[in-house]
Parts: sequence; structure tokens; C-alpha cells
Amino acid sequence: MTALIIDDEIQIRRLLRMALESKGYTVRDAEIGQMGLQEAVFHKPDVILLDLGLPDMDGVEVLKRLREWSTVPVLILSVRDQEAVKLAAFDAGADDYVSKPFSTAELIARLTAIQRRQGCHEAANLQLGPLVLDPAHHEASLNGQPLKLTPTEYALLAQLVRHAGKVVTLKQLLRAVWGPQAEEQSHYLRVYANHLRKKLEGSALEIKNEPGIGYRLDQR
Amino acid sequence: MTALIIDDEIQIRRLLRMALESKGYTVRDAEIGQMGLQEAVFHKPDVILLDLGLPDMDGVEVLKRLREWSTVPVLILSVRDQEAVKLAAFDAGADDYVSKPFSTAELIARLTAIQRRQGCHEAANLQLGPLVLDPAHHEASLNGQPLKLTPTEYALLAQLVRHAGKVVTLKQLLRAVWGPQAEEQSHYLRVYANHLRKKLEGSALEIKNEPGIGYRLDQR
DNA sequence: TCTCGCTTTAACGCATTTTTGACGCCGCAC
DNA sequence: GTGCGGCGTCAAAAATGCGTTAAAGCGAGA
Repeated sequence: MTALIIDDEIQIRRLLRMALESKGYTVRDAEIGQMGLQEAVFHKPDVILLDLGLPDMDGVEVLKRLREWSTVPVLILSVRDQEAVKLAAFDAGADDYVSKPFSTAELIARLTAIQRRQGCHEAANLQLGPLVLDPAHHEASLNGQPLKLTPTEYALLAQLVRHAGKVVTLKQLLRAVWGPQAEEQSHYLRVYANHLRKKLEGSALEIKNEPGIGYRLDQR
Repeated sequence: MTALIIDDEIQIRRLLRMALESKGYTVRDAEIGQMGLQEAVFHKPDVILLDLGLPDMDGVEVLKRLREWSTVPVLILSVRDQEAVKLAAFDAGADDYVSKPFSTAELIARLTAIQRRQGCHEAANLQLGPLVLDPAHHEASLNGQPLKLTPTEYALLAQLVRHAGKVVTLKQLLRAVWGPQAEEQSHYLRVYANHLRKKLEGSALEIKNEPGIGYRLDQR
């Protein structure tokens, strides 16, 4: 379980880091919005704690950018307790909103609640016919046999399985697997779709392409 | 979408009912914990708003009983703002905790956030008679049958469906599909209107031309 | 430092899609 | 009747996107 803290106050970062690490989280942090977004792309945290008052950009803006490609749970921290700000944050896709000063215990409790909810979806193995994905360990198996996948292959396949039978657009896939700055690099997909096709060969599964739109994982 | 309110104060129930119904929820309510649990069993609400200060039993106790068999999202309402109570509620499986007096708008926002996490958001499909367009997946279907469209065909058809029954000018269509620099290339439209006509053949839909003005998608 | 595995880049042939050009039709104005 | 402009139709040409393969980077661990 890794958490990402985006906050410019060092005291807050220290406090949260201590609290989270004591609960078994691996913690990363960022002082400014830009760095936070990069961290999110690069390290794919399981939860994000986001301060609204960042020096370089508005926290709600950070959240919006993040939500363009990620559904990671986000808990907002803020000194401001104005309703309009809260509503904007929830509207932008926040999962919870805590005003400073906050109780660390409550924060952790809220975080746990979010994670628990998230867990219902993610901990449950993704399955499609003979293919089973285990998100907790990033492992896969086909017809009961373990299937060796690289991290990128796993991420791509997971996206396809989540929307099995439906087209997932090129943009969605690229954002989810390579991050928002790779939206135009559709050749990545060609290469990796190919890798996966080879590994799924002989099974009832098929990665189909919808020209100009995206890919779809089908069961024959 | 149905919500269950468990609260003994009639004013609160009325207030919440109004707010929720205006957001499209079907609302049921209960005055005491026992009734609330029964309601939950029989009507399986999609979300529960639970007051901690019930006359017959402790709210946390209600939550615990509920969690023995249900994972429905629960938002706690409470006049008490003591940390110990909050922690107990979260520990018992609450999804959020709001202290009275609360802002209705914020409450709804928090509820929406929980529901969003729950994954109950359906894409808003464009529909016109037998034709359905799914913008999230760039997919189309006619009479339930998948309809294969190229990206350009899809974009054009989407424009027409959005303004179904009304004339869309040549300029508007060209700008929306080919970009502003193609405003004069009405030739494109003749070709693609034609493609679409062939693909919509046999359905009740018809792409009509208003000479010199634009095109219109009609239902016969 | 070297090796290995993974990711990124590049290159090519092929299929599909988009663009372009050609032609005939129709309605309207002259 | 004739000429003209907008339209529908068709098909060839150009552009784009895809699958495939292989080689070049890159980083972690030996």
C-alpha cells in the first residue's frame, strides 16, 4: 500500500508520513502540484492526500488533471472550510475532504474507509473466462497456469479486462498505462497489444482492434 | 437509485428527503434503528443515511448489525463531534461522517462521491429511436445490432444525433468534425452523409438535406 | 562492469480510411 | 431551352493506422 502526500508544509508532510508509516503504508511526497502529478504517473500510489493550498497551482486543478486518467482515491486537506471550495473539490472527483487542523486518527480512519470501499472492487480478482488477474500481487493466470507478464503488459491487460467486451479508447488506455503525457503514443499500444496476443494465444480470449478508436478484449 | 434515511427527527427526514428527491433518488425512511434495519433488509437501498442518536439503539450498533450482511454505503449523521465516536463509526464500517448541523449541498456532494466510488455511474448515451451512440466507447448500435462506424462517420453522426430533428448547418458540421479550417469543404459532407445513409438503410432514420443550408437527421 | 529483462524506437508491408476527382441529376433563373 | 450551382454517387489516389519484427536504450542486480 503506497500513499502519496502532496503538501507544501513540511510539518504536515512529516506528521502524515509518521502516521501513515505506522499503519504500514509506504509513503512518497511532493511539495508542489507539478511534482505530485509526476509522482502519481510514475509510482501509481494507492491513495493520494492532496492539500488545496499549493504554491504552484490550485489543488482542485491538480485533482482535475489527475482525474483525466486516474481513478485513484483522493482525500483533500485544506485550511479553507468554505462550502464552495468543498463542493468544487468533490465535483472534481475528490473522495473526502478534511479541514485543517485535523485529527490524525480521524484522517487515518477516513483513509481506511475509502480504501475499504476501493478494496471491494480491486481486491476482488478480475476474471474473464480462463484468465484471472490478481491486482494485489500483479500476477496473472490462464487456465490455472501462471502467466508471466511484465508490469506494462499487466497494466494494459488489467484495463482491458476491466472493460471486457467493450471498446477502450486509445486515449484511455495510454493515459491509464503510460500516463497522460503519452496520449499520442499509440504505437506503444500496437507493440504491447501484440505481446499480449501472443501470450493469450490458444485461449478463448482475443484482443480486437477498432480502427482509429481503440481495443476490445473479447471472449470467443 | 434509492436512499434510506434512518433518523428520529422529522425535520431532518423532511429536509433530506427533499434534497435527495430533487437529485433523482427514491427515498425511504425509518424513525428507529429496528425499523431501519428492516427497511434495509427488505428494500436493499443503494445508500443509507444513518443518524447516531436514535431512541431505541445506538447508531453504531445499527451499523454493526447492518455490516454483518450488507456492504451498502453508509453515511453517518451526528450531533456529536467527538473523535472517539467518529472513530468507532468508521471502525464499524461507515463510509463518511457528517456533523450536524450540516450543509445539504455538502452532504449531497459527499453522497455522490461515495456512489461514484461504488461504480454506479452509467455513461450518458445518445439515443434516437433505434440508434444508440455510446460516447465513452465510441460505439454505435442500431436496433440492438452493433453498427460499425469509422471515426469520421461516428463524429458526424454524433453531431446529427445531438441536434436530431433540427437542421445543422454545413459550417457547424464541418467545424465539429473536420475542424475550423475545413469550413468550406462541403464536399466532405456529401461523401460522408452518403456513407451514413447506406449504413442507416432500412432503419426509421433518414438524413435529409436542406439545400444550401445543412443536414437534418429525422425519424420517419 | 557486465548481463539480463523490459521498454522504447524504428522500419516495413498491408489494410482501412480519408481525400480527391469525375460525372450525372435536379431545380432554378435567365 | 440553356447554363449554373448544389447535390448524390462512385471510384481512384493519398494518407493514415495497424501488425509485426527487430534493434537500440535503459536500469536493476549480479
